[in-house]
Amino acid sequence: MNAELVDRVLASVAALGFQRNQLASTLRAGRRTATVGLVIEELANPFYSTIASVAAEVAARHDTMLITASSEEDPEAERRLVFDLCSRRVDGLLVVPAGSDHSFLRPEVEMGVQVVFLDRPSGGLPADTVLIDNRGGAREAVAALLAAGHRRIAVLLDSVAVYTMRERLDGVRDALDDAGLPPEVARIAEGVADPSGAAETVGALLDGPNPPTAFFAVNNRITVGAVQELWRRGSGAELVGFDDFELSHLMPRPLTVVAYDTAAMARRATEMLFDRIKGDRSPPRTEVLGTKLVWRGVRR
Amino acid sequence: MNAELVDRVLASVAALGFQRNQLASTLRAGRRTATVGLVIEELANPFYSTIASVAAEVAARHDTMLITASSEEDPEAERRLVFDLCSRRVDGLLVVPAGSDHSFLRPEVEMGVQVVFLDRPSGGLPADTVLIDNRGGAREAVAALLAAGHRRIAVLLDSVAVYTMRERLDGVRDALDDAGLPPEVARIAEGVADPSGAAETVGALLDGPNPPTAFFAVNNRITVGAVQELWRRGSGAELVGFDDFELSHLMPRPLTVVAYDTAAMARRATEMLFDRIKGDRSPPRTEVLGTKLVWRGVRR
DNA sequence: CTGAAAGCGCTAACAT
DNA sequence: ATGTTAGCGCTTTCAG
Repeated sequence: MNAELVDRVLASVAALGFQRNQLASTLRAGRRTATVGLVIEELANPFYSTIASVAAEVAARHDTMLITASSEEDPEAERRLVFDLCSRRVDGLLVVPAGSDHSFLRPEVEMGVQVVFLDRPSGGLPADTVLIDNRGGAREAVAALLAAGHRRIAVLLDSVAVYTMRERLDGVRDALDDAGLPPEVARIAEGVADPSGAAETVGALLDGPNPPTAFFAVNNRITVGAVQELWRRGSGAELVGFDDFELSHLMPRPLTVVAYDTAAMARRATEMLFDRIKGDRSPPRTEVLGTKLVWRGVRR
Repeated sequence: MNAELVDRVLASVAALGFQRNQLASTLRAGRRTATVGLVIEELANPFYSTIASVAAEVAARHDTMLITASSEEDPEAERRLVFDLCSRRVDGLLVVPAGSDHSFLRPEVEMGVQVVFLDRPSGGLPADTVLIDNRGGAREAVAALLAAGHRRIAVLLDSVAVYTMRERLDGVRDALDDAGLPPEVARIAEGVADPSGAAETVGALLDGPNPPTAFFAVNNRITVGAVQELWRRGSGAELVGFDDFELSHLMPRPLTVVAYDTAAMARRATEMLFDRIKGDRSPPRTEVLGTKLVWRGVRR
């Protein structure tokens, strides 16, 4: 049988709409599904859609498709999604942990599912991990505020239940320690859930006794709310946000940000995953990516 | 064999990490994979990540997972992705068309793959479609500019190769017709590909003879570039953008937008898809969602 | 070198 | 009710 005939047959078959069933070919043990799963918190958030976009792009380069699922910060949902993805026989998983215990994944890992964590560390399961230097970034941000002379700094965060928030808070403390200043210099306002909550908190603090001269907003949702309220009031208070965002340079008042490269983090994590899928069995690594302070505030 | 024993066995099995292979169960004809495919242009764009997020959420309610793939406006890539998804036996496809001919999908549709198009119409394949009223939205926007007294309006767009752009351009013409004004009132600037291109074009037009008194930016990338340049120059020219975006109200100068509900479009499309998957065989429908002008400019 | 057959994991239809 | 078997679409192995 010649090659040309094969081609013609395949062409006719395709024309008639017969698609080979890629799932069936997967059945035999040891074969790949050319699918990886991505478990994030919420796809609607630009941070996660950047991750998803990069992961899909890298996966495509490995002829692999990406199934994306959102856990909405719910550890139980995360577990269910992970199991569901495993029962679909994904070759690997990229996980931004919602829960703090991932030992439930051990059997799947032993069965050959590769796992890489990103943005937050896993709990109870040694595996490749790619993180941002949250602590160092926060430290640098607060150090810059201190250097600009600020001694009443409000720190706005949602919940210390989230790893990144705890890390950033530790960075704030580091900066104060470094400067030999007491912890009271930073006033921690927890429970700021969204932009409107941030606006409210900023307002309350400015109206209270000894109003802060600077704000450190610990994620970009909070930053947006803080910008809005400070602008509305025409306040001259300094503002630094963790997480850069696309239009930060177009905000109606100067906004300093701790920027980091989300896409690079996702790229690295996805590449590590494909290294594993291709057979890399070296000990698990953790990589930490640096941050960069983009200062747009008042020079002291 | 009693139920308790079954449970215990299943529990042990689970504890040992034996996951049932959901793919194998799929093999018998007529069974669903509980997977749908989403083919968009680029996941990194907030417009598309909103769509993906909503589609995944609705799919999750139907115990279905979403595979997302980006065609990057390449019809050939779109075709490949669609075929790949079909060979993975997705139950259905959500497609934002990149190409203009989708007749290649006919065999798959006949084989039972359900397809819903969104944001842009398909070519050569009758199927459910959910669109935005691009023409009506643009018409309303330009009508408002005319009502505010503007008679030199620059229209900034990337390429009329994209359906939505053509529609919006038709809407501009409608508004001029309605007002009995000659087409020259709108000066069409094509080939504006990104924010920096938009800034450049705005600058060139303002520096040229008879500078426009108003700009109509036909998508939000262009809008952002135009805002930036008008702001930089302190220009008082009016600006209307098609596509709202999250921080539009925080821009450094007033910005009117044609807003529409991307999430609602995606929700409707995904619901239509699951109706089909569940057996709805009624004739294909096209639904058009309205837009809303959010005027933040000068009242005449 | 070509062609038949076994088996992957599961379910539906069968026989016991 | 329970247990057995055939077959889904593909690949690999083994026999011709």
